[in-house]
Amino acid sequence: MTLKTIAEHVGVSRMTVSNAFSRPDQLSEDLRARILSAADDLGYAGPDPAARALARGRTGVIGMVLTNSPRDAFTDDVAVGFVRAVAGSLGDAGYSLVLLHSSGDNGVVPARDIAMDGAIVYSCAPAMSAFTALRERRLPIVNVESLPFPGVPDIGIDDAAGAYQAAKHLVDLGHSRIAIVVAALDADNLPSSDISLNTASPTIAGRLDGWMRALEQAGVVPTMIGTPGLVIDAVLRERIDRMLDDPPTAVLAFSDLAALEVMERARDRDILVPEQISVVGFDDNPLAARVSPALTTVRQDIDAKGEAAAQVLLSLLREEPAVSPPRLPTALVVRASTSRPRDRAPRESDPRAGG
Amino acid sequence: MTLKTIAEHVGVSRMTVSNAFSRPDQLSEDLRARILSAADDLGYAGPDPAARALARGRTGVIGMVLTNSPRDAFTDDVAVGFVRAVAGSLGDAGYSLVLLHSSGDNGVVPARDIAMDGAIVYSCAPAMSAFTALRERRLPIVNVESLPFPGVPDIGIDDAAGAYQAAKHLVDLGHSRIAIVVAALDADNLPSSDISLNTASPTIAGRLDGWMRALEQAGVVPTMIGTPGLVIDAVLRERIDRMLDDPPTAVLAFSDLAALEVMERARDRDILVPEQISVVGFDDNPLAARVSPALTTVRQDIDAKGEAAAQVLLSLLREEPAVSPPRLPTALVVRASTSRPRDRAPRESDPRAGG
DNA sequence: CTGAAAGCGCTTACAG
DNA sequence: CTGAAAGCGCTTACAG
Repeated sequence: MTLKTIAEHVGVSRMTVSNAFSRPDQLSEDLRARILSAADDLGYAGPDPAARALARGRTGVIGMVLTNSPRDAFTDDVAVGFVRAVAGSLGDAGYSLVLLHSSGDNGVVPARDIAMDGAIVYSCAPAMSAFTALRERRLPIVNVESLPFPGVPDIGIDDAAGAYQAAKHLVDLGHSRIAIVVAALDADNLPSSDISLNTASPTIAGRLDGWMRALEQAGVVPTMIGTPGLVIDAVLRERIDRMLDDPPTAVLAFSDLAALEVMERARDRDILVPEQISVVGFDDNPLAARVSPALTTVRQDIDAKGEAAAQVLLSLLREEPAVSPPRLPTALVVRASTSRPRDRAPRESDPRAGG
Repeated sequence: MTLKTIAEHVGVSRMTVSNAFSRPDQLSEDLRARILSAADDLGYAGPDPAARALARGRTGVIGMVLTNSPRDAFTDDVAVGFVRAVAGSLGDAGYSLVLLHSSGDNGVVPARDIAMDGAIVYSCAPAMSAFTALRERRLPIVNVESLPFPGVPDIGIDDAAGAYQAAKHLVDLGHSRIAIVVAALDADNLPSSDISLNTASPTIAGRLDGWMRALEQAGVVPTMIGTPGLVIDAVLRERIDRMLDDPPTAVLAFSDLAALEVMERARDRDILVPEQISVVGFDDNPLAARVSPALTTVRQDIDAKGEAAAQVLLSLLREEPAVSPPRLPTALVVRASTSRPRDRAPRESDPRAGG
């Protein structure tokens, strides 16, 4: 059942049938109606999309490469919100979004093997096989929260500015014993001065940058707690636990999810937030406002980020020059998880305590 | 830059190059290495996926049709969890998931126009254009939480059993003034006996079924609050507000999100949960355990649902017969948002009060 | 192990 | 307004 089947039934040529479906202005209303109704009768669903894609050189599909697998990425509300916004904007423009896992196990590398017109790469390193494959195919690409790559437009938020505000907020409240909880950095409760702050994640790098700048200005050397992994994992949880053995008065976390992790673990040990430990997150995850105490965090506009990524890619598809828009703004949102440090209670092992 | 370019450079035929990429066992190690390295030198990324899809009759892409647009669907953690599980399972099998919006605005109907090997239809009515297009294309389809359709395997949870347990829980606690909050049903604070409980949503239908059965057994006639829309909208919010003018002692909500809506509105009016009003949700959304008071709800296993949908589709793609697995189990999770009704305080307008 | 032939199902200029 | 020709870039049996 192809164009030809219909053509023979109606008694016209194949391309007249093709025109009936794809270029209505190329034939009479009447003939078109006859063709379409014949197609309907025969149960022909329309031109085969794969054949059409080959002939037109256009698929209507845009790829989305996520940090790890979609399975991992979709545990993060921020990533989900981004995908949602991109899918929405692209859908309005007539494109559909295909989710590509970046790590090609089982020999399948979707970024190389799936037919598409362009791709959005979210939070990925340039060395990833998915990114390489996309570049080799010379597909229009937009990078989002990724390491900059020459010629590839980049969308991102102003992580450093947001982080600076977050750290300054703690300093202004009077905190000086501060811990930083991150991923993509191997650090087990060590002073920042003792370790290298190099990380493969541009997002973390930006945030570290902002935090450290504000803390250095205040003469504060934070304790670093981090995992080599990209997400919250057992290693990080264990190190957070160790941190709480002798807790700082405040914590800067690389995400709201990490901040909630700290809050939950603190609660398990009856350490009060914010009375004994202030916690600041990042992202303004929908959860942040709903937990108790509500989380102080740095807000970013996920919808705007998704919309921006979609629009830049769309302009690339129109063969317009690639431009990276300015970094999207971030803003501190002060809620209930931060307060002034209370005077340090004497600890049991403190020589000044007891008799 | 095609297979031919490489073939000419190496001095072999096109299909030897094709074999080098697609059927390594068809040529010598040595020749293959030469071809691959020539391709690499020339910057050839591999066989064009669109051409390959046409020739092979296989794209490696599976479509996912969501109730409304991906934009709407992705506001719901339950739908997101489902997409996540499906994308994960399908990814393991070498397939990528393309998000299809069901309502073809702007003339684009992705379900008709996108090349794919099969599709999963989530929470859709059979009349939807996306579903029709998929059927006309004779693509393998799996329905999830959708109205049954002959020949199409169906995956779903046991909504009725879960709802029954939820309603029974309230009845057992001693409640008799109970309201039911739903979508996909137009009801403005009316007794269930006064209206038709017909709904286009199979999910809601199943839940209504379970709730009503338990309530009827207890001789309770619930008040119905619903919106014709498919999601929580302004209409539903207004009707919930009206319900709270003279609140029931307990509410059964069609989702955790709807339950949270009730709880938030109750809080705004200083109506205590659960002391003055018990609330039961549905789904066991990740939020349910985190809000305060923690929400009593009916748990469903989203991961299992996604995995089941993927496996059934995969078996269809292997041309195995279509079988609908049994409905997935649900279970009541009792948390802090439900309690015995306290004795009704005399209301101001109550003749027994004051005087 | 290698290649010539046929085919996958459409669309794009272009001529009439 | 309609159609004959060329082409999109690959793969699948199959013969040698």
